[in-house]
Amino acid sequence: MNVHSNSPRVEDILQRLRRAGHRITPQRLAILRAFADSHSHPSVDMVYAAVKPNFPTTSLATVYKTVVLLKELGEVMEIGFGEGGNRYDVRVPTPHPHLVCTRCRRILDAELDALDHLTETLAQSTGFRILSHRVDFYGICPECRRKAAH
Amino acid sequence: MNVHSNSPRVEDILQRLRRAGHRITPQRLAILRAFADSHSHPSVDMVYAAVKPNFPTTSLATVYKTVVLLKELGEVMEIGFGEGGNRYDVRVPTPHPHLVCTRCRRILDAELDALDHLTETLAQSTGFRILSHRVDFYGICPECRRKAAH
DNA sequence: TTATTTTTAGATAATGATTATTAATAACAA
DNA sequence: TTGTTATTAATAATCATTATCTAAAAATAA
Repeated sequence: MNVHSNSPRVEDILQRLRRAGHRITPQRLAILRAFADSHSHPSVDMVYAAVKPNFPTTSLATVYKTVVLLKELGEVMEIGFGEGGNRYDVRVPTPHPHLVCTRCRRILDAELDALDHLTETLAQSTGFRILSHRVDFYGICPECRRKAAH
Repeated sequence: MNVHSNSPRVEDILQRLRRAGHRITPQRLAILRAFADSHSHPSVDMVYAAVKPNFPTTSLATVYKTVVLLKELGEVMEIGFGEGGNRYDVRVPTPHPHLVCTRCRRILDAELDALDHLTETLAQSTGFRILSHRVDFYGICPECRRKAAH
């Protein structure tokens, strides 16, 4: 397996894993790559499905355990959804707004420069110390809209 | 039981239930009142705990089924949280921002007039048809901050 | 290298919130 | 008041996630 076919992000995480004293197993490498390759905030099942063909013996539990590990290291952010399980962000593992298509289930990152200022204002007017946020917009993505108009 | 001791909001929902052909049972009335009385977006368990003293035989399943019914009628909005179950809003059952205290678990409504304009801008720049949103800010409420400073 | 120790993987059981099921009960119309 | 039918209560089922436990693999020591 070519170790040098990794994205910079994967290399980055591998270094941090090593630094924290964790082992780089073939399974972890495959899971990491599946996370990094996915462009749409995958679920555990999606990652599992992507790893399975190359590592048929991989257990779902291993994927879950790797997710826990990556969360602890701050390299993956969990986005909780009631139905159908959580989704994950390895590319930008800090809170940021998302656009969620309720038809095809895709999740895209949204640019919202105004958010920081908004948070500041809200903190001042309420007395809350705001530490994090969850900002998601639900709707129909351009592709699904096009399909719907057949 | 005094039927006239209901808040306007409870009366309102009772009317809609009747109009939709649903029966007004003592359990439903008690659950509705528990929802309306709670000022902090209760969980199913909180409602169950509030109903239990007056109706010791009430089942948790009945609370869940009433929640489903009220959701279908649009009289209750579910706010999904991964850990510790969902929370509900009977007072303002349409999407709006919340302030969530991660220490005492309280949930407060937030005023954010800028949100509509923001949504509009985002819809135009991305091509999404935005239908709903989830905007929550997590942090420490003023009371918990005061307590922490002992 | 070989032995020893520790981490990790894999399989599967357990958990916990929610839902589905089903027999018994009660709301409401006639 | 009675009959029809929705609703209740109890409990089993579900499903994503977590915990457990044993075997395999890798790191470390000898």
